[in-house]
Amino acid sequence: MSKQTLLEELTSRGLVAQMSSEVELAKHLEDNSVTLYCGFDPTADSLHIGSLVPLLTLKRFQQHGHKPLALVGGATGLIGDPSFKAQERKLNDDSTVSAWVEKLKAQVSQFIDFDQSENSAEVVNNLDWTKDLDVLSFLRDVGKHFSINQMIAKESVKQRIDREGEGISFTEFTYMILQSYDFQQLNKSHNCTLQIGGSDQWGNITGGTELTRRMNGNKAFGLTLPLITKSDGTKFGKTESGTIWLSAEKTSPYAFYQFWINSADADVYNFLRYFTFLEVSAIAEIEAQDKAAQGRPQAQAILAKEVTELVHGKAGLNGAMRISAALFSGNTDELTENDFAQMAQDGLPAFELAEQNLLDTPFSRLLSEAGMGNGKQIMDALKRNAITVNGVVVTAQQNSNSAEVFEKGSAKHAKYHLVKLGKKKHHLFIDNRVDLTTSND
RNA sequence: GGUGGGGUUCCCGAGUGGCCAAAGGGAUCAGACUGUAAAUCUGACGCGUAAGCUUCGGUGGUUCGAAUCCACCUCCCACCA
Repeated sequence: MSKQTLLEELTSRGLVAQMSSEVELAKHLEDNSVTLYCGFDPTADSLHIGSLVPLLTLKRFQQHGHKPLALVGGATGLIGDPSFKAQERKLNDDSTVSAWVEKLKAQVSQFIDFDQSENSAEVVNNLDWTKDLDVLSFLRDVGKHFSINQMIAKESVKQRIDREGEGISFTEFTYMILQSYDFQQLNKSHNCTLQIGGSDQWGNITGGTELTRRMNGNKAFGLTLPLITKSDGTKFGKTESGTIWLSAEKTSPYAFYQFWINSADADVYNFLRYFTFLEVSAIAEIEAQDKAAQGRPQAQAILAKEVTELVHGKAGLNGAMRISAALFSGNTDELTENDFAQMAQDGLPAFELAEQNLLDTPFSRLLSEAGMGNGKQIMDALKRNAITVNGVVVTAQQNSNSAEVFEKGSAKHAKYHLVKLGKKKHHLFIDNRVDLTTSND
């Protein structure tokens, strides 16, 4: 079996949505160490798993000897990309955006190598080359290359232009020009000849290759990655409790691991191809085994393990697996005091019980304050005997007697109450009233 | 600036004086079935254990009573200028 080219590999993983001049690009990538870039706009203080695909793709390019630039959009983040967005977005103020830029820089850096070798990665910020740009130069030197006629014909802004009830501001409309300018600048400064991004970026990317050709006279390429979809048609990367973030502060490694564990069978093999570095043939093998076996597939566990380690490291993964094993085996009797303390640290939601709570706050209220759901949902679960504390079912009658439910004597190691709502919601309630021996930091 | 159309509970979207905490759908949560899956069925779904409390862009008003009527304001959209 001859060695696969990068493009062949990406294609076999289903990672190519569109590319410009395929044959030429293939040759370009074969013959050279290519500098490529992908942009990440600071729209929050962390990236979410939607950005994982381009991030890992940068890494794949780097593994094949190409040089990745991760662009953080300090400038574009101030404007807002209208591509396929149904509505105009609110502008974030520049101090917020610049704080986010710093966070993203650090985050993005986790995934690519800065080993100072030939193809060492770099992080760049488009604010660096736009902040001193004056309006007239921009309009004369850059704007002149863009045709409004072509821009409004782009699919990415079509719904904003056609759709009744929505519009697009000049600011957002200009976004594409800014992004194109990034490509042209990077082409000039870094000899960057390829931009990758999600398939929603196609319009912006081709804008950049055009501008590079016109201003620099250079050939540049674009390649887009598919939008990750789920078999049931719901949006990938969102769950009951919200977005899955890459930052451990926003989505604990435990929650992150659980997200992947819960992947549907119909999606999990695709996800393995998109989100892991496992060989395509190895993934096919896993799929074949699962198909042959009865019951629960192994793929979800492999996926969760691989991706969690990639994002949260060995330690994060271990914590997540330790908690998951304890909680879902139902075997909590053997957990040591230290295990419980560790669970809170590993990201199991934890809530502290105070004397006052126990005396006059209904049980359901305590759970809702801890974020397990709203009162109605909790009452519903209570009535179905779906809530347990340390394995013991709590009845609806006990609702007004929190002190009895969280009785000191029944606590694990005199302070821990493991509350389980339904099949998979676990929270730790910590009773620190008497026993203050363990300090956690 | 002018004209017209809009702003309803997470989303879409009914509702034009009491029967409205507000139809229907989606999303979400829980139960059954399972494999911490999917599909399906069942229940919940403004907040609250409950009594009760607070909503229909905002503020005032009419009325026994307003999401529904009136006034003003505000935001969005389309067309015109």
